[in-house]
Amino acid sequence: MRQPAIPRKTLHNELVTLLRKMIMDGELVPGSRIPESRLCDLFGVSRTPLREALKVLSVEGLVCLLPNKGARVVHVTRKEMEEIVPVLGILASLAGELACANFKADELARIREMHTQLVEHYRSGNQQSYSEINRVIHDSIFEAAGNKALSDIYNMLQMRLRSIFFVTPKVPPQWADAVADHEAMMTALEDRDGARFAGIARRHLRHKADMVRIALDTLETRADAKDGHVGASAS
Amino acid sequence: MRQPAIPRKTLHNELVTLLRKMIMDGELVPGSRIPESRLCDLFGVSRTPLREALKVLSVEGLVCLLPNKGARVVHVTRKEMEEIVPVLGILASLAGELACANFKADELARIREMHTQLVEHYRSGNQQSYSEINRVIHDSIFEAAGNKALSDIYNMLQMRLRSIFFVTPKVPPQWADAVADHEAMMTALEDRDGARFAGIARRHLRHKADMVRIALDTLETRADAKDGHVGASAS
DNA sequence: AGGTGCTTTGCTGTCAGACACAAAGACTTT
DNA sequence: AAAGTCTTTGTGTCTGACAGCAAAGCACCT
Repeated sequence: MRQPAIPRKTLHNELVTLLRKMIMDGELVPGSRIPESRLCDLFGVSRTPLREALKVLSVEGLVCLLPNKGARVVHVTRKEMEEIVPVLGILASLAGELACANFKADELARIREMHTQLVEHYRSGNQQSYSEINRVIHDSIFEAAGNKALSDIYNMLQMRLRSIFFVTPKVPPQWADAVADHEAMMTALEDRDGARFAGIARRHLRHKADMVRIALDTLETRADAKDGHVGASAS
Repeated sequence: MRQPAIPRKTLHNELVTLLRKMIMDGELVPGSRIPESRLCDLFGVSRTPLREALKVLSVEGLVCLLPNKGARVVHVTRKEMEEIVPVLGILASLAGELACANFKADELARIREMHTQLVEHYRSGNQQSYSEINRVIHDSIFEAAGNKALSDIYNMLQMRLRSIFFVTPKVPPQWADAVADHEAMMTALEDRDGARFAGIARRHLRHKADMVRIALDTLETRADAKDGHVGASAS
Protein backbone atom coordinates (compact mmCIF):
# COMPACT_ATOMS: atom_id res chain seq x y z
CA MET A 1 0.00 0.00 0.00
CA ARG A 2 1.75 3.10 -1.18
CA GLN A 3 1.59 6.22 0.90
CA PRO A 4 -1.06 8.54 -0.51
CA ALA A 5 1.28 11.23 -1.77
CA ILE A 6 2.93 13.43 0.81
CA PRO A 7 0.79 16.55 1.04
CA ARG A 8 2.98 19.23 -0.44
CA LYS A 9 2.46 22.65 0.99
CA THR A 10 1.56 25.66 -1.00
CA LEU A 11 0.41 28.91 0.43
CA HIS A 12 -3.06 28.82 -1.06
CA ASN A 13 -3.65 25.29 0.19
CA GLU A 14 -2.55 26.36 3.62
CA LEU A 15 -4.94 29.27 3.43
CA VAL A 16 -7.79 27.03 2.40
CA THR A 17 -7.17 24.86 5.43
CA LEU A 18 -6.94 27.80 7.79
CA LEU A 19 -10.00 29.60 6.48
CA ARG A 20 -12.01 26.40 6.42
CA LYS A 21 -11.19 25.83 10.03
CA MET A 22 -12.00 29.40 10.96
CA ILE A 23 -15.36 29.20 9.27
CA MET A 24 -16.31 25.86 10.75
CA ASP A 25 -15.25 26.95 14.21
CA GLY A 26 -17.46 29.98 13.88
CA GLU A 27 -14.54 32.39 14.08
CA LEU A 28 -15.80 33.93 10.89
CA VAL A 29 -19.43 34.79 11.37
CA PRO A 30 -21.82 33.37 8.77
CA GLY A 31 -23.10 36.13 6.54
CA SER A 32 -20.29 38.51 7.36
CA ARG A 33 -18.21 40.05 4.63
CA ILE A 34 -14.54 39.20 4.45
CA PRO A 35 -12.62 41.83 2.50
CA GLU A 36 -9.51 40.55 0.83
CA SER A 37 -7.46 43.31 2.34
CA ARG A 38 -8.28 42.29 5.87
CA LEU A 39 -7.38 38.67 5.26
CA CYS A 40 -4.19 39.72 3.51
CA ASP A 41 -3.21 41.66 6.61
CA LEU A 42 -4.31 38.90 8.92
CA PHE A 43 -2.22 36.24 7.23
CA GLY A 44 0.50 38.48 5.90
CA VAL A 45 -0.06 37.25 2.38
CA SER A 46 -0.57 38.87 -0.96
CA ARG A 47 -3.85 38.84 -2.80
CA THR A 48 -2.91 36.19 -5.33
CA PRO A 49 -2.92 33.06 -3.15
CA LEU A 50 -5.69 34.44 -1.01
CA ARG A 51 -8.04 34.89 -3.91
CA GLU A 52 -7.26 31.38 -5.08
CA ALA A 53 -8.10 30.03 -1.66
CA LEU A 54 -11.40 31.89 -1.64
CA LYS A 55 -12.26 30.40 -5.02
CA VAL A 56 -11.76 26.94 -3.61
CA LEU A 57 -13.89 27.63 -0.56
CA SER A 58 -16.54 29.05 -2.81
CA VAL A 59 -16.79 25.80 -4.76
CA GLU A 60 -16.90 23.91 -1.50
CA GLY A 61 -19.85 26.04 -0.53
CA LEU A 62 -18.33 27.59 2.56
CA VAL A 63 -17.97 31.01 1.06
CA CYS A 64 -20.14 32.98 -1.27
CA LEU A 65 -18.44 35.04 -3.95
CA LEU A 66 -20.42 37.86 -5.53
CA PRO A 67 -18.78 39.64 -8.46
CA ASN A 68 -17.53 43.06 -7.48
CA LYS A 69 -18.94 42.58 -4.04
CA GLY A 70 -16.41 40.24 -2.60
CA ALA A 71 -16.61 37.26 -0.34
CA ARG A 72 -19.04 36.45 2.42
CA VAL A 73 -19.09 33.52 4.77
CA VAL A 74 -22.01 31.43 3.62
CA HIS A 75 -25.07 31.70 5.75
CA VAL A 76 -26.82 28.38 5.33
CA THR A 77 -30.51 29.00 5.10
CA ARG A 78 -33.12 26.73 6.52
CA LYS A 79 -34.13 25.71 3.03
CA GLU A 80 -30.60 24.68 2.14
CA MET A 81 -30.34 22.71 5.34
CA GLU A 82 -33.55 20.91 4.46
CA GLU A 83 -32.02 20.03 1.11
CA ILE A 84 -28.65 18.93 2.35
CA VAL A 85 -29.76 16.69 5.18
CA PRO A 86 -31.54 14.10 3.03
CA VAL A 87 -28.51 13.95 0.79
CA LEU A 88 -26.31 13.33 3.80
CA GLY A 89 -28.76 10.67 4.88
CA ILE A 90 -28.67 8.79 1.62
CA LEU A 91 -24.90 9.04 1.42
CA ALA A 92 -24.52 7.71 4.94
CA SER A 93 -26.83 4.87 4.11
CA LEU A 94 -24.75 3.97 1.08
CA ALA A 95 -21.63 4.16 3.19
CA GLY A 96 -23.20 1.76 5.62
CA GLU A 97 -24.14 -0.69 2.91
CA LEU A 98 -20.66 -0.62 1.46
CA ALA A 99 -19.11 -0.92 4.88
CA CYS A 100 -21.26 -3.97 5.63
CA ALA A 101 -20.05 -5.55 2.44
CA ASN A 102 -16.39 -4.72 2.89
CA PHE A 103 -15.26 -4.26 6.46
CA LYS A 104 -12.69 -6.48 8.10
CA ALA A 105 -13.17 -7.94 11.54
CA ASP A 106 -10.68 -5.65 13.25
CA GLU A 107 -12.30 -2.58 11.77
CA LEU A 108 -15.60 -3.62 13.24
CA ALA A 109 -14.00 -4.25 16.60
CA ARG A 110 -12.53 -0.75 16.63
CA ILE A 111 -15.84 0.79 15.72
CA ARG A 112 -17.66 -1.17 18.39
CA GLU A 113 -15.14 0.01 20.93
CA MET A 114 -15.63 3.63 19.94
CA HIS A 115 -19.35 3.12 20.11
CA THR A 116 -18.96 2.00 23.72
CA GLN A 117 -17.13 5.22 24.47
CA LEU A 118 -19.86 7.14 22.69
CA VAL A 119 -22.47 5.68 24.99
CA GLU A 120 -20.33 6.53 27.99
CA HIS A 121 -20.06 10.14 26.91
CA TYR A 122 -23.82 10.19 26.51
CA ARG A 123 -24.31 8.80 30.00
CA SER A 124 -22.01 11.40 31.51
CA GLY A 125 -23.62 14.11 29.41
CA ASN A 126 -20.39 15.23 27.77
CA GLN A 127 -21.60 16.82 24.55
CA GLN A 128 -18.16 17.87 23.38
CA SER A 129 -16.59 14.42 23.59
CA TYR A 130 -19.75 12.82 22.29
CA SER A 131 -19.73 14.90 19.11
CA GLU A 132 -16.07 14.27 18.61
CA ILE A 133 -16.23 10.53 18.83
CA ASN A 134 -19.44 10.52 16.87
CA ARG A 135 -17.52 12.13 14.08
CA VAL A 136 -14.70 9.64 14.31
CA ILE A 137 -17.16 6.76 14.12
CA HIS A 138 -18.70 8.22 11.00
CA ASP A 139 -15.27 8.60 9.48
CA SER A 140 -14.41 5.02 10.31
CA ILE A 141 -17.54 3.71 8.66
CA PHE A 142 -16.80 5.71 5.55
CA GLU A 143 -13.28 4.42 5.63
CA ALA A 144 -14.52 0.87 5.90
CA ALA A 145 -16.78 1.59 2.94
CA GLY A 146 -13.63 2.27 0.96
CA ASN A 147 -15.09 4.82 -1.39
CA LYS A 148 -13.18 8.05 -1.51
CA ALA A 149 -15.59 9.87 -3.80
CA LEU A 150 -18.36 9.08 -1.36
CA SER A 151 -16.58 10.30 1.74
CA ASP A 152 -15.26 13.39 0.02
CA ILE A 153 -18.75 14.50 -0.88
CA TYR A 154 -20.12 13.59 2.48
CA ASN A 155 -17.45 15.64 4.20
CA MET A 156 -18.02 18.57 1.91
CA LEU A 157 -21.72 18.68 2.67
CA GLN A 158 -21.19 18.13 6.35
CA MET A 159 -18.79 21.05 6.49
CA ARG A 160 -21.48 23.33 5.16
CA LEU A 161 -23.79 22.41 7.99
CA ARG A 162 -21.10 22.47 10.62
CA SER A 163 -21.89 26.00 11.69
CA ILE A 164 -25.53 25.07 12.21
CA PHE A 165 -24.92 21.79 13.97
CA PHE A 166 -22.55 23.78 16.09
CA VAL A 167 -25.31 25.86 17.63
CA THR A 168 -27.75 22.98 17.92
CA PRO A 169 -27.88 21.87 21.53
CA LYS A 170 -28.52 18.26 22.39
CA VAL A 171 -31.73 18.05 24.36
CA PRO A 172 -32.23 14.89 26.41
CA PRO A 173 -35.14 13.09 24.69
CA GLN A 174 -33.84 13.42 21.14
CA TRP A 175 -30.34 12.71 22.29
CA ALA A 176 -31.52 9.43 23.72
CA ASP A 177 -33.17 8.61 20.38
CA ALA A 178 -29.94 9.39 18.61
CA VAL A 179 -28.00 7.03 20.85
CA ALA A 180 -30.61 4.33 20.27
CA ASP A 181 -30.20 4.83 16.52
CA HIS A 182 -26.48 4.45 16.87
CA GLU A 183 -26.89 1.26 18.80
CA ALA A 184 -29.21 -0.11 16.15
CA MET A 185 -26.78 0.84 13.41
CA MET A 186 -24.00 -0.93 15.26
CA THR A 187 -25.90 -4.19 15.45
CA ALA A 188 -26.90 -3.87 11.79
CA LEU A 189 -23.25 -3.44 11.00
CA GLU A 190 -22.32 -6.48 13.04
CA ASP A 191 -24.96 -8.48 11.21
CA ARG A 192 -23.64 -7.09 7.95
CA ASP A 193 -27.21 -6.11 7.21
CA GLY A 194 -26.69 -3.22 4.83
CA ALA A 195 -30.35 -2.64 4.08
CA ARG A 196 -31.26 -2.38 7.74
CA PHE A 197 -28.36 -0.04 8.37
CA ALA A 198 -29.43 2.15 5.47
CA GLY A 199 -32.95 2.48 6.81
CA ILE A 200 -31.79 3.46 10.26
CA ALA A 201 -29.23 5.89 8.91
CA ARG A 202 -31.80 7.78 6.92
CA ARG A 203 -34.22 7.91 9.81
CA HIS A 204 -31.39 9.04 12.04
CA LEU A 205 -30.63 11.94 9.76
CA ARG A 206 -34.31 12.85 9.63
CA HIS A 207 -34.29 13.10 13.39
CA LYS A 208 -31.21 15.24 13.24
CA ALA A 209 -33.00 17.49 10.79
CA ASP A 210 -35.89 17.80 13.23
CA MET A 211 -33.52 18.93 15.94
CA VAL A 212 -31.79 21.45 13.75
CA ARG A 213 -35.16 22.71 12.57
CA ILE A 214 -36.20 23.43 16.12
CA ALA A 215 -32.91 25.12 16.85
CA LEU A 216 -33.24 27.26 13.75
CA ASP A 217 -36.80 28.24 14.61
CA THR A 218 -35.77 29.60 17.98
CA LEU A 219 -32.78 31.37 16.44
CA GLU A 220 -34.83 32.91 13.66
CA THR A 221 -37.61 34.21 15.83
CA ARG A 222 -35.05 35.58 18.22
CA ALA A 223 -33.18 37.38 15.44
CA ASP A 224 -36.39 38.56 13.84
CA ALA A 225 -36.07 42.21 14.76
CA LYS A 226 -32.39 42.92 14.16
CA ASP A 227 -32.63 41.34 10.74
CA GLY A 228 -29.66 41.23 8.41
CA HIS A 229 -27.17 42.88 10.66
CA VAL A 230 -24.45 40.31 10.96
CA GLY A 231 -20.78 40.95 10.65
CA ALA A 232 -17.68 41.55 12.65
CA SER A 233 -16.31 45.07 12.75
CA ALA A 234 -12.66 45.77 12.22
CA SER A 235 -10.47 47.11 14.99
CA MET B 1 -40.53 32.81 -8.22
CA ARG B 2 -37.63 35.19 -8.47
CA GLN B 3 -35.10 34.86 -11.20
CA PRO B 4 -32.09 32.98 -9.85
CA ALA B 5 -29.71 35.90 -9.91
CA ILE B 6 -28.59 37.12 -13.32
CA PRO B 7 -25.30 35.37 -13.95
CA ARG B 8 -22.80 38.19 -13.82
CA LYS B 9 -19.79 37.68 -15.97
CA THR B 10 -16.31 37.67 -14.72
CA LEU B 11 -13.37 36.46 -16.68
CA HIS B 12 -12.50 33.59 -14.41
CA ASN B 13 -16.07 32.31 -14.43
CA GLU B 14 -16.08 32.49 -18.18
CA LEU B 15 -12.85 30.56 -18.25
CA VAL B 16 -14.23 27.92 -15.94
CA THR B 17 -17.16 27.42 -18.29
CA LEU B 18 -14.98 27.26 -21.37
CA LEU B 19 -12.43 24.90 -19.90
CA ARG B 20 -15.10 22.68 -18.44
CA LYS B 21 -16.68 22.38 -21.83
CA MET B 22 -13.37 21.70 -23.51
CA ILE B 23 -12.56 18.95 -21.05
CA MET B 24 -15.94 17.30 -21.26
CA ASP B 25 -15.93 17.43 -25.03
CA GLY B 26 -12.59 15.71 -25.02
CA GLU B 27 -10.83 18.68 -26.62
CA LEU B 28 -8.37 18.53 -23.79
CA VAL B 29 -7.04 15.02 -23.57
CA PRO B 30 -7.35 13.32 -20.16
CA GLY B 31 -3.95 13.01 -18.56
CA SER B 32 -2.36 15.69 -20.70
CA ARG B 33 -0.58 18.60 -19.12
CA ILE B 34 -1.96 22.07 -19.63
CA PRO B 35 0.70 24.71 -19.02
CA GLU B 36 -0.67 28.03 -17.91
CA SER B 37 1.24 29.81 -20.61
CA ARG B 38 -0.46 27.91 -23.38
CA LEU B 39 -3.92 28.60 -22.02
CA CYS B 40 -3.05 32.25 -21.51
CA ASP B 41 -2.12 32.47 -25.16
CA LEU B 42 -5.14 30.48 -26.22
CA PHE B 43 -7.61 32.70 -24.44
CA GLY B 44 -5.63 35.91 -24.54
CA VAL B 45 -5.82 36.24 -20.78
CA SER B 46 -3.36 36.88 -18.02
CA ARG B 47 -2.38 34.28 -15.50
CA THR B 48 -4.43 35.67 -12.63
CA PRO B 49 -7.96 34.72 -13.72
CA LEU B 50 -6.71 31.60 -15.42
CA ARG B 51 -5.15 30.24 -12.28
CA GLU B 52 -8.33 30.96 -10.38
CA ALA B 53 -10.32 29.05 -12.97
CA LEU B 54 -7.98 26.08 -12.69
CA LYS B 55 -8.42 26.07 -8.93
CA VAL B 56 -12.17 25.82 -9.36
CA LEU B 57 -11.89 23.00 -11.87
CA SER B 58 -9.53 21.25 -9.54
CA VAL B 59 -12.11 21.24 -6.74
CA GLU B 60 -14.70 20.02 -9.20
CA GLY B 61 -12.40 17.14 -9.97
CA LEU B 62 -11.95 17.86 -13.66
CA VAL B 63 -8.37 18.97 -13.32
CA CYS B 64 -5.55 17.75 -11.17
CA LEU B 65 -3.20 20.34 -9.71
CA LEU B 66 0.21 19.19 -8.56
CA PRO B 67 2.34 21.76 -6.74
CA ASN B 68 5.16 23.03 -8.93
CA LYS B 69 4.10 20.64 -11.64
CA GLY B 70 1.08 22.43 -12.92
CA ALA B 71 -2.29 21.27 -14.14
CA ARG B 72 -3.32 18.09 -15.87
CA VAL B 73 -6.69 17.10 -17.19
CA VAL B 74 -7.91 14.43 -14.81
CA HIS B 75 -7.65 10.92 -16.08
CA VAL B 76 -10.43 9.04 -14.34
CA THR B 77 -9.16 5.65 -13.39
CA ARG B 78 -11.22 2.54 -13.43
CA LYS B 79 -11.17 2.45 -9.66
CA GLU B 80 -12.53 5.97 -9.41
CA MET B 81 -15.24 5.11 -11.86
CA GLU B 82 -16.20 2.13 -9.75
CA GLU B 83 -16.46 4.45 -6.79
CA ILE B 84 -18.40 7.21 -8.44
CA VAL B 85 -21.04 5.12 -10.15
CA PRO B 86 -22.68 3.79 -6.99
CA VAL B 87 -22.78 7.31 -5.63
CA LEU B 88 -24.48 8.50 -8.78
CA GLY B 89 -26.87 5.60 -8.42
CA ILE B 90 -27.88 6.42 -4.89
CA LEU B 91 -28.23 10.10 -5.70
CA ALA B 92 -30.43 9.34 -8.68
CA SER B 93 -32.55 7.07 -6.53
CA LEU B 94 -33.01 9.84 -3.99
CA ALA B 95 -33.89 12.24 -6.76
CA GLY B 96 -36.52 9.80 -7.95
CA GLU B 97 -38.00 9.45 -4.50
CA LEU B 98 -38.19 13.18 -4.04
CA ALA B 99 -39.59 13.66 -7.51
CA CYS B 100 -42.29 11.10 -6.81
CA ALA B 101 -43.22 13.02 -3.71
CA ASN B 102 -43.19 16.46 -5.27
CA PHE B 103 -43.81 16.54 -8.99
CA LYS B 104 -46.78 18.33 -10.52
CA ALA B 105 -48.93 16.72 -13.17
CA ASP B 106 -47.59 18.85 -16.01
CA GLU B 107 -44.00 18.02 -15.10
CA LEU B 108 -44.80 14.35 -15.35
CA ALA B 109 -46.51 14.86 -18.68
CA ARG B 110 -43.44 16.61 -20.07
CA ILE B 111 -41.18 13.85 -18.86
CA ARG B 112 -43.39 11.15 -20.30
CA GLU B 113 -43.33 12.95 -23.63
CA MET B 114 -39.56 13.12 -23.60
CA HIS B 115 -39.44 9.47 -22.70
CA THR B 116 -41.46 8.71 -25.82
CA GLN B 117 -38.88 10.57 -27.87
CA LEU B 118 -36.15 8.65 -26.09
CA VAL B 119 -37.67 5.36 -27.17
CA GLU B 120 -37.96 6.63 -30.72
CA HIS B 121 -34.30 7.55 -30.81
CA TYR B 122 -33.50 4.09 -29.51
CA ARG B 123 -35.60 2.49 -32.26
CA SER B 124 -33.90 4.52 -34.92
CA GLY B 125 -30.51 3.83 -33.34
CA ASN B 126 -29.59 7.49 -32.97
CA GLN B 127 -27.08 7.41 -30.11
CA GLN B 128 -26.37 11.11 -30.17
CA SER B 129 -30.00 12.21 -29.81
CA TYR B 130 -30.65 9.41 -27.37
CA SER B 131 -27.91 10.53 -25.03
CA GLU B 132 -28.99 14.11 -25.28
CA ILE B 133 -32.59 13.53 -24.38
CA ASN B 134 -31.58 11.02 -21.78
CA ARG B 135 -29.68 13.83 -20.14
CA VAL B 136 -32.60 16.20 -20.34
CA ILE B 137 -34.86 13.64 -18.73
CA HIS B 138 -32.44 13.19 -15.88
CA ASP B 139 -32.28 16.93 -15.42
CA SER B 140 -36.05 17.17 -15.40
CA ILE B 141 -36.37 14.53 -12.73
CA PHE B 142 -33.83 16.31 -10.59
CA GLU B 143 -35.67 19.54 -11.16
CA ALA B 144 -38.91 17.92 -10.10
CA ALA B 145 -37.11 16.68 -7.01
CA GLY B 146 -36.53 20.31 -6.14
CA ASN B 147 -33.25 19.82 -4.33
CA LYS B 148 -30.46 22.02 -5.60
CA ALA B 149 -27.75 20.55 -3.40
CA LEU B 150 -28.63 17.12 -4.76
CA SER B 151 -28.54 18.08 -8.43
CA ASP B 152 -25.39 20.12 -8.03
CA ILE B 153 -23.52 17.16 -6.66
CA TYR B 154 -24.97 14.80 -9.18
CA ASN B 155 -23.91 17.05 -12.01
CA MET B 156 -20.46 17.45 -10.57
CA LEU B 157 -19.89 13.72 -10.40
CA GLN B 158 -21.41 13.12 -13.78
CA MET B 159 -19.08 15.65 -15.32
CA ARG B 160 -16.12 13.69 -14.08
CA LEU B 161 -17.29 10.58 -15.86
CA ARG B 162 -18.34 12.41 -18.97
CA SER B 163 -15.10 11.69 -20.76
CA ILE B 164 -15.50 7.99 -20.08
CA PHE B 165 -19.17 7.74 -20.94
CA PHE B 166 -18.18 9.58 -24.06
CA VAL B 167 -16.12 6.72 -25.38
CA THR B 168 -18.54 4.02 -24.24
CA PRO B 169 -20.47 2.77 -27.24
CA LYS B 170 -24.01 1.57 -26.84
CA VAL B 171 -24.13 -2.07 -27.80
CA PRO B 172 -27.57 -3.46 -28.68
CA PRO B 173 -28.35 -5.93 -25.86
CA GLN B 174 -27.39 -3.63 -22.99
CA TRP B 175 -28.95 -0.71 -24.73
CA ALA B 176 -32.24 -2.57 -24.82
CA ASP B 177 -31.92 -3.26 -21.10
CA ALA B 178 -31.31 0.40 -20.47
CA VAL B 179 -34.42 1.39 -22.34
CA ALA B 180 -36.42 -1.18 -20.41
CA ASP B 181 -35.08 0.31 -17.18
CA HIS B 182 -36.16 3.73 -18.32
CA GLU B 183 -39.62 2.47 -19.10
CA ALA B 184 -39.86 0.88 -15.67
CA MET B 185 -38.70 4.07 -14.00
CA MET B 186 -41.32 6.03 -15.90
CA THR B 187 -44.14 3.86 -14.69
CA ALA B 188 -42.77 3.97 -11.15
CA LEU B 189 -42.78 7.72 -11.44
CA GLU B 190 -46.35 7.71 -12.69
CA ASP B 191 -47.35 5.55 -9.75
CA ARG B 192 -45.44 7.88 -7.47
CA ASP B 193 -43.72 4.78 -6.18
CA GLY B 194 -40.46 6.24 -4.92
CA ALA B 195 -39.09 3.02 -3.49
CA ARG B 196 -39.59 1.14 -6.73
CA PHE B 197 -38.01 3.95 -8.69
CA ALA B 198 -35.03 3.95 -6.37
CA GLY B 199 -34.46 0.26 -6.83
CA ILE B 200 -34.55 0.47 -10.59
CA ALA B 201 -32.35 3.54 -10.67
CA ARG B 202 -29.61 1.83 -8.73
CA ARG B 203 -29.81 -1.29 -10.83
CA HIS B 204 -29.74 0.89 -13.93
CA LEU B 205 -26.54 2.54 -12.83
CA ARG B 206 -25.03 -0.84 -12.06
CA HIS B 207 -25.71 -1.89 -15.60
CA LYS B 208 -24.19 1.31 -16.84
CA ALA B 209 -21.11 0.53 -14.78
CA ASP B 210 -20.93 -2.89 -16.42
CA MET B 211 -20.94 -1.30 -19.84
CA VAL B 212 -18.27 1.21 -18.94
CA ARG B 213 -16.22 -1.55 -17.38
CA ILE B 214 -16.22 -3.49 -20.61
CA ALA B 215 -15.37 -0.39 -22.58
CA LEU B 216 -12.48 0.37 -20.25
CA ASP B 217 -11.19 -3.18 -20.45
CA THR B 218 -10.90 -3.02 -24.21
CA LEU B 219 -9.31 0.42 -24.02
CA GLU B 220 -6.80 -0.60 -21.39
CA THR B 221 -5.65 -3.77 -23.07
CA ARG B 222 -5.38 -1.87 -26.32
CA ALA B 223 -3.26 0.84 -24.70
CA ASP B 224 -1.22 -1.68 -22.76
CA ALA B 225 1.95 -1.36 -24.77
CA LYS B 226 2.23 2.38 -25.31
CA ASP B 227 1.62 2.94 -21.62
CA GLY B 228 1.61 6.40 -20.15
CA HIS B 229 2.17 8.29 -23.33
CA VAL B 230 -0.77 10.60 -23.47
CA GLY B 231 -0.67 14.25 -24.28
CA ALA B 232 -1.11 16.71 -27.09
CA SER B 233 1.97 18.28 -28.52
CA ALA B 234 2.11 21.99 -29.17
CA SER B 235 2.23 23.41 -32.67
C1' DA C 1 29.50 1.44 -19.71
C1' DG C 2 26.61 2.65 -16.16
C1' DG C 3 25.38 5.16 -12.55
C1' DT C 4 26.01 9.72 -9.80
C1' DG C 5 26.01 14.39 -9.21
C1' DC C 6 25.84 19.09 -11.16
C1' DT C 7 24.04 22.66 -14.36
C1' DT C 8 20.57 24.47 -17.22
C1' DT C 9 16.16 25.53 -18.49
C1' DG C 10 11.28 25.96 -18.09
C1' DC C 11 7.37 26.60 -15.41
C1' DT C 12 5.05 27.42 -11.16
C1' DG C 13 4.04 30.04 -6.82
C1' DT C 14 4.05 34.39 -4.88
C1' DC C 15 4.73 39.26 -4.64
C1' DA C 16 4.11 44.24 -5.70
C1' DG C 17 2.12 47.91 -8.04
C1' DA C 18 -1.16 49.63 -11.09
C1' DC C 19 -5.69 50.86 -12.99
C1' DA C 20 -10.57 50.47 -14.69
C1' DC C 21 -14.83 49.83 -13.01
C1' DA C 22 -18.68 48.57 -9.88
C1' DA C 23 -20.84 49.35 -5.46
C1' DA C 24 -21.74 51.78 -1.37
C1' DG C 25 -21.76 55.82 1.10
C1' DA C 26 -21.56 60.98 1.53
C1' DC C 27 -22.93 65.15 -0.14
C1' DT C 28 -25.46 68.58 -2.70
C1' DT C 29 -29.39 70.36 -4.99
C1' DT C 30 -34.15 71.31 -5.68
C1' DA D 1 -37.17 64.90 2.14
C1' DA D 2 -36.19 62.78 -2.29
C1' DA D 3 -33.30 62.54 -6.08
C1' DG D 4 -29.18 63.08 -8.35
C1' DT D 5 -24.03 63.68 -8.22
C1' DC D 6 -19.54 62.95 -6.19
C1' DT D 7 -16.24 60.35 -3.49
C1' DT D 8 -14.46 56.44 -1.61
C1' DT D 9 -13.62 51.83 -1.09
C1' DG D 10 -12.72 47.35 -2.90
C1' DT D 11 -12.81 44.01 -6.50
C1' DG D 12 -11.17 42.13 -11.17
C1' DT D 13 -7.50 42.01 -14.17
C1' DC D 14 -2.97 43.10 -16.04
C1' DT D 15 2.00 43.53 -16.02
C1' DG D 16 6.41 42.54 -14.59
C1' DA D 17 9.32 40.42 -11.53
C1' DC D 18 11.75 36.79 -9.02
C1' DA D 19 12.65 32.73 -6.02
C1' DG D 20 12.26 27.90 -6.07
C1' DC D 21 11.06 23.38 -7.70
C1' DA D 22 11.39 19.74 -11.50
C1' DA D 23 12.76 17.62 -15.44
C1' DA D 24 16.22 17.23 -18.80
C1' DG D 25 20.80 17.46 -20.32
C1' DC D 26 25.63 17.08 -19.37
C1' DA D 27 29.92 16.00 -17.16
C1' DC D 28 32.22 13.17 -14.03
C1' DC D 29 33.65 9.27 -11.35
C1' DT D 30 34.33 4.35 -10.62
